[in-house]
Amino acid sequence: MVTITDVAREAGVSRATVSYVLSGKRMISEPVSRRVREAVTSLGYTPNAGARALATSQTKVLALMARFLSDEFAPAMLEFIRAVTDAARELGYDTLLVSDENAAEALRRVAASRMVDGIVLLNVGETDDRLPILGRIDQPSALIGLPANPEGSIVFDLDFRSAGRLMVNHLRAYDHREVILVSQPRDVVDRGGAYVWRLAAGAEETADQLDMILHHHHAAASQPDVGRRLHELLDQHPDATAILLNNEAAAAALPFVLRERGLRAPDDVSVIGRYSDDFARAFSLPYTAVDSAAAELGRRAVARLIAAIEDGLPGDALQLLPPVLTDRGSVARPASR
Amino acid sequence: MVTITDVAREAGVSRATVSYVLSGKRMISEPVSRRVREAVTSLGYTPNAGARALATSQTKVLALMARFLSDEFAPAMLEFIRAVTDAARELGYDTLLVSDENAAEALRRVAASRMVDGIVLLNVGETDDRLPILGRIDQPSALIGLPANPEGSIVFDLDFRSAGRLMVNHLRAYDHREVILVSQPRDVVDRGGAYVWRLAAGAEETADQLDMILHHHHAAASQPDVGRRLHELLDQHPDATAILLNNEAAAAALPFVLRERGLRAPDDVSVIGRYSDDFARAFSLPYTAVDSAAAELGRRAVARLIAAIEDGLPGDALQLLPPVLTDRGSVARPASR
DNA sequence: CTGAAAGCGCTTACAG
DNA sequence: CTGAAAGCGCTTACAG
Repeated sequence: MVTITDVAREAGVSRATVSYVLSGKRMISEPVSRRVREAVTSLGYTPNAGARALATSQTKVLALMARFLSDEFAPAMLEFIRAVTDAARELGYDTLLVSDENAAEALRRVAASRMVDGIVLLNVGETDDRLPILGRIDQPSALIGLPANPEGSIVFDLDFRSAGRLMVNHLRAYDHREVILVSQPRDVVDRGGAYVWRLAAGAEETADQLDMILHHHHAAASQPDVGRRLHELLDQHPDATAILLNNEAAAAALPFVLRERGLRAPDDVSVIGRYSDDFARAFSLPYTAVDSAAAELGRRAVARLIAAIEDGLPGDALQLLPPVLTDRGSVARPASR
Repeated sequence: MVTITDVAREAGVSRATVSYVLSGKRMISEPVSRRVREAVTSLGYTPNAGARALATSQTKVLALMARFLSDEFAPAMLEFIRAVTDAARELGYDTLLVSDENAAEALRRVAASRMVDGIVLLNVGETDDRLPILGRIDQPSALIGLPANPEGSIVFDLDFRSAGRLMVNHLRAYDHREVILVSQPRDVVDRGGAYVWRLAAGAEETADQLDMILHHHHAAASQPDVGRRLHELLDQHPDATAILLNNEAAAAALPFVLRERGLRAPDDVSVIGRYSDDFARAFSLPYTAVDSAAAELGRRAVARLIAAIEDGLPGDALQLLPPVLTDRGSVARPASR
């Protein structure tokens, strides 16, 4: 293993000089600098990360705390993972992926051992058991998802309430008056998935204002249950002219269900969803939807987290991204009956 | 930040003693040991990972080199990521998720800086540009996927050739004589995705022996292209009585396509696939399939890698897991025509 | 059964 | 413009 001492010897300078040439934190004369750089390449030197971390108290690593829950839709999670790792790498950080069963303890362990300079929490819920740990660790953190009390934290999330309003307004613009809203499973809400009721609240609020009927239901997040559930709901509300989906699994299943009933969107029923463009592409979903903005949320959360790490920006920021509707033409005026 | 010196002072012992109490590498008298453990808890001490890595040359971190390719099906990748991180954690290792565009350089960087003790390469292809780097780094590595020359590497993969044989034999047992095989896109093969032709070779071999007709085709890995392609293939081979899928996107799309054509499996056409049980569940796929065994492959690769790290086991092992068929009843005797 | 000391490979004030 | 030296927080032979 080649160390900075080897490089110093080869270049005929001190270790300090090698370090300064590499970091650029001090002016080094061109001839010396060149000798050092040559020695670095000829020996194939790369600084030892552990030693550097010890000397600088900086690891250049972020922790990504993911949770894989059986009742949430895994592919959606992957988009966030990619968004965070890519954004981190772009800013010079590597990513430690942590998904221990016991998330709170894992968070404590990773932070206390100083393996990372900062932490990104994915899938944060209202009452998240990882949150209390955050106050006891030295590193800054950024949350994706809205906790009950976001004060004192860096928080990024989609503005789900606005999303609910936007979607119902869109339906109303096409004269829909009775709508089925299919949310994530109850478990997700109980566990603190506030986005479910935030979207629902926005939708209900607007529905009330516009004098529309909104049937709010939950559905499983796995097949085939979710498909059966969709059939049930359609049976239960024969006069509904539109479906609003806040459940990825339901969105993936709906094309099957409609086909089984011989229905087409938007001719027979209008459909509007909330999921990412990537997701839409992978599953061939032809529905108008509010993008869940994984890439954007990941990028912003990481950038803000790194600002807190490097520039000591205050660890306090709440940003709810305004929802963006991608119109795929699956909402149209209901057929007169 | 609390260090080993603080603990030593609090307990009235030397730093060495604290270290030995924690590691258990030396007998320490009960009273001393207890004082140390009390100090550790009361101060909330956790060893600094960087310092420990520097002293021991062990980071207790594995690198997971993933590649997210637009023409492969992302959800399938997530299963491998989960399998590897879970297995690593169980054995006391954290996981650095690396997915840089320039994978070879990232591999070199992560290894040379000694951020990790070992490396897991995901999605290894025949001629993988990460492979040449492996010879130049000090850490052992484990590959998931079969390279052209597996000698000198720790390699785990599904035995795709056997899988091809198994699937065709299964079809033959139900009297099918003309079969469509839908493989991953050509790009995947060109890039070195040997598993595509390995499965195809096994299938063709068995088909020849049993005097069956096998139409081998490639299909896109994204919607809606793959759906259109399936329609094409069914039009092209009206006498085929079974479909064999080695393409996750095609598997996810097939139920739509069959429905659009008014066909049912296995009444009108038999279907057999290659994908994981998780995948089948998430997408509600009702087809008999060979499990892609992500969890098992991840677990074995990590266990073997850690054995190489900790016990210095030779970095040379090739293991092709025998395929396992999950019978979901989507293969039946073809209707007589 | 325990401690003093060297060493892991870096960075960075302090001197010159 | 450059170097000698201290220090980051651990572990582990070496002594006793």
